Amino acid sequence: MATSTAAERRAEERRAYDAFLSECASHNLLDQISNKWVTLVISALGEGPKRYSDLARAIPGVSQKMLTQTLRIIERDGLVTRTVTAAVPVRVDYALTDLGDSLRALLGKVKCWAEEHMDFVYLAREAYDAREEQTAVAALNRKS
Amino acid sequence: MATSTAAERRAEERRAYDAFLSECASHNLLDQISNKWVTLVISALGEGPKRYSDLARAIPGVSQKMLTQTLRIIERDGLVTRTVTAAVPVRVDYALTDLGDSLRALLGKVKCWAEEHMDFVYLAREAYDAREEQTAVAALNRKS
DNA sequence: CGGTATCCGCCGAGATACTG
DNA sequence: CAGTATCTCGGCGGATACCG
Repeated sequence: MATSTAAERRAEERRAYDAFLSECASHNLLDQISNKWVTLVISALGEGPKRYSDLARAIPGVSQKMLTQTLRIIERDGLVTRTVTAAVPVRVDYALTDLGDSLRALLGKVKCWAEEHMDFVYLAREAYDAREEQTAVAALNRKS
Repeated sequence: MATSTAAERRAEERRAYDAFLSECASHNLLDQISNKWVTLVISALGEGPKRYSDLARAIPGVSQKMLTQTLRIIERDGLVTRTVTAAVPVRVDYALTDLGDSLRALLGKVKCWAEEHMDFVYLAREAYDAREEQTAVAALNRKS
């Protein structure tokens, strides 16, 4: 019997894709660490250990939720350590592990690359947009 | 007159955030290049120029829409070139620019890092999950 | 072949309120 | 201070159909 409904086919493809993902686990990990917040948090932690609220201030635009979520993920992966100091008020420090620091070195280079070539990219975008506008105008002329 | 409604405050904050984003453009670019599909496309193009359909086959799990969208983005940023050969059927080749290739080198290192340390990360995850389960059990005991 | 256009489900992420 | 819990909503991305 053939799997005829769209739902069944979708489920099957989904399973195939999941199988691929768990098989090719490096893509999985790559996806995790090439996340925006992960990059920023690890970069911020490069200067040394920081408290939760320090991180929140050091990373503009991050919400409480995303900061906590990101920290949990990279803690689980063994990239940062979480140290709770029982006091009033409670104090929680985050620090890079050796593994986390080795990744920071790499991501730092990517960050530098982005900063170095930003000007070029922005010029490229302007040029591209200008060309786009021209072709749009040309298309309009052809219609009229 | 104070901006009293929640909608007004939200709009204002949104504008402030947008201003921050365009001001701190490096984060913007960082977000772009640390995208899953961007990473995979640039990596695939590292082996040399490829046709559209080659890319689709080389990157498992990518949809037509996302492939096209991703290619447009990195073409606009000047990371790849798009060459149309007028023939029947049409042939379109994509190739890395020098800028794109320099980024590929960096992302390649990150990819290598991921492959090298994957085992460690997976062990760390298991250890973390085991600890989590323990604390969950402890919490249950305290309740009963 | 190499796209564009359109609809839509789903979930990621922000806002808000509450806790130890 | 450092979270957790819950709701809501925009938009990412998949499916489908159609063009040059």
